[in-house]
Amino acid sequence: MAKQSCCHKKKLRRGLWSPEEDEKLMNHIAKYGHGCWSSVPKLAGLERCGKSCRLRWINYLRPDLKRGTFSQEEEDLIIHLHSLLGNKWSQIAAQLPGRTDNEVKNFWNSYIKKRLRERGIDPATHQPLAEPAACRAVFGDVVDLIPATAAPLQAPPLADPMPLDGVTKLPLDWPVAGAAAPAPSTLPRSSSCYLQGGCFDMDALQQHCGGGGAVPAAVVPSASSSSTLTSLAEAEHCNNANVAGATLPWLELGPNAVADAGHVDSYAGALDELRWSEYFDGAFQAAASQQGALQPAGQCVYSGKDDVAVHFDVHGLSNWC
DNA sequence: AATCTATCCAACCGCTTTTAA
DNA sequence: GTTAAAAGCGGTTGGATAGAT
Repeated sequence: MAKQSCCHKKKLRRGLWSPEEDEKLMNHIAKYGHGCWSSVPKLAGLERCGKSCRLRWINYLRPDLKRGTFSQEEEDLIIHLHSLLGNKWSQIAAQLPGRTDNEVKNFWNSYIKKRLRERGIDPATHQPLAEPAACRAVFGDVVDLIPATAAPLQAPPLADPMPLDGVTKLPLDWPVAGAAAPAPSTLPRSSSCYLQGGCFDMDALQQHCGGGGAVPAAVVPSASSSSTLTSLAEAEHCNNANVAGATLPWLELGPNAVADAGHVDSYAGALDELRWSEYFDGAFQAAASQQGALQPAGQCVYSGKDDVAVHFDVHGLSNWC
């Protein structure tokens, strides 16, 4: 017999929230904050489980929620972040002030996925789809060589959300030089980490850099000015540096355009010129340009050749910050 | 007008991670 | 160090609605 939820066990109310319930929850949190969620329903006079209250607050009642349709900039950003992070909805949503992970996830599943497929991009991998035939004529060989066990795209840690006040912070768990750095002999070329094609594939990266799960001393961002978005921009910058035809215009504004902007609205503004056509043009151009150099699995279509390792180093980064 | 189908999105479920005792 | 509770997360479901037939 299936395990029942906490709401079932306690015979609590489930389903849609009534305006009265919303008001009770809002009033309670406005007065006392949520504190321990499990105690919220009791204190607020609700016959709900704490989990349900938390979800309702986070996804619907929070005053800082934006709601409404996603802007083009938000859409572009979601696609881009998804290409780096995969289905890490909470991390993606953290870069979109006023948006929830649930909202982003729903938007992705109901809208973006469809549009990507219509344009011959696999939403899961951001690679060109094997079909239809028109695509296959160009990408067939590449697709055939991608093993089923291809590692999914992974991304560098994005620990801290974009604060709503627009001040970005350094991801706290960013790999730091000297912390569990693998022996030099286990590293490719140097103790700094090389990212294949500039696309973060942490599974491959970990294997590549020693296999013990320790991410090597790759990047030491400035604690004062680096940000999650800047980090992403850096990753893209590296992509850009090595990819002909796979341009992301907002990055060409340089890191300061992102770092100085300070919040996603400005960041999104830098995305103004990035549109679907460019995204796909870039994707296809990149893939097409690699007909001579087979694209390894798990790599972004707009990432670089696999023989071009992208070298992150402290000095390079310091220029960014 | 009635019915069917597709889409959207709020909410639930179950799992993992974190925290506190 | 162990355990239980709480929090967080991603996948999935189901109801409401819009559009098509």
